Amino acid sequence: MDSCTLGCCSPADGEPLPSTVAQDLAVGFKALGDPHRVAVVDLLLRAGEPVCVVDIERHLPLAQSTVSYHLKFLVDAGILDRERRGRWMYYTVKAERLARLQDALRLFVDAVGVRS
Amino acid sequence: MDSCTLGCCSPADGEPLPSTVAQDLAVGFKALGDPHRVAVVDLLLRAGEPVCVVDIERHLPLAQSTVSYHLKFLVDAGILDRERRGRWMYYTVKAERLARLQDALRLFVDAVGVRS
DNA sequence: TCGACTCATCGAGGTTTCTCGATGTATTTG
DNA sequence: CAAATACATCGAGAAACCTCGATGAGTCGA
Repeated sequence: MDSCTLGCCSPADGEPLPSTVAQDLAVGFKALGDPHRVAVVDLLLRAGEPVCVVDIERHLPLAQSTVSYHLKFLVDAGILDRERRGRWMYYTVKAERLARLQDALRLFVDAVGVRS
Repeated sequence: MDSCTLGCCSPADGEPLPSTVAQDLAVGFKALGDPHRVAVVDLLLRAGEPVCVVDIERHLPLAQSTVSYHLKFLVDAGILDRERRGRWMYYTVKAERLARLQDALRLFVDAVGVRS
């Protein structure tokens, strides 16, 4: 019955990714898992400075409430920060969060490189 | 009425990310947007060689059909490859795909670094 | 060929996501 | 204070996601 030891398996040496880490990464990647939200992050980074919702809205084919929904999604995932300036709400990208996600992917990619 | 030119806006110079690119990135990130799928990718990379479904299943608290569902999700997103070897189906990570996703994040992170 | 094994797919459920219009909450301006 | 602007939140509908047990398709060993 133990067919794997007969032929199919590598025991996956090393310690598995802690589930809390997997959970955290998944939250971040899921937030980037929508084309409109990718566009928002791209827009904010190309702007190079905080951008208000009016301008974000201008670049997206979505209703205002939907844009607000996506912004909240990104904030909740730790990818964006928001800051009130008078009448406007300014959004910025949290570079550290993006960098941590990138680190995870780099570890993944490097892990392949080591063995191939 | 043009309140943004009065106070709030940066025009976001430069060309926006093409929507097809945003779509492609979103598909990839969404596939990584589930903790069980992150665990699968981690497992495959730590194994360093193709792994069959039985062994993947062994590391996840999910029914066999659910594991199969997640594997198909990852394959459809271009993150995993599958290969039949006799009775078993072996899965591997497509490093190039992961590297492309990492590149996108690096561009994002670098874009912040340039201006801050 | 027959039974055991590996894995995918189907059907169905509950949950989450995505979208919108409508409404509510601050803030500024007149 | 009143009106206007910027933005969030609510309620609801449609679609997608996640999960499971059951069933189907392919492969191997006896």
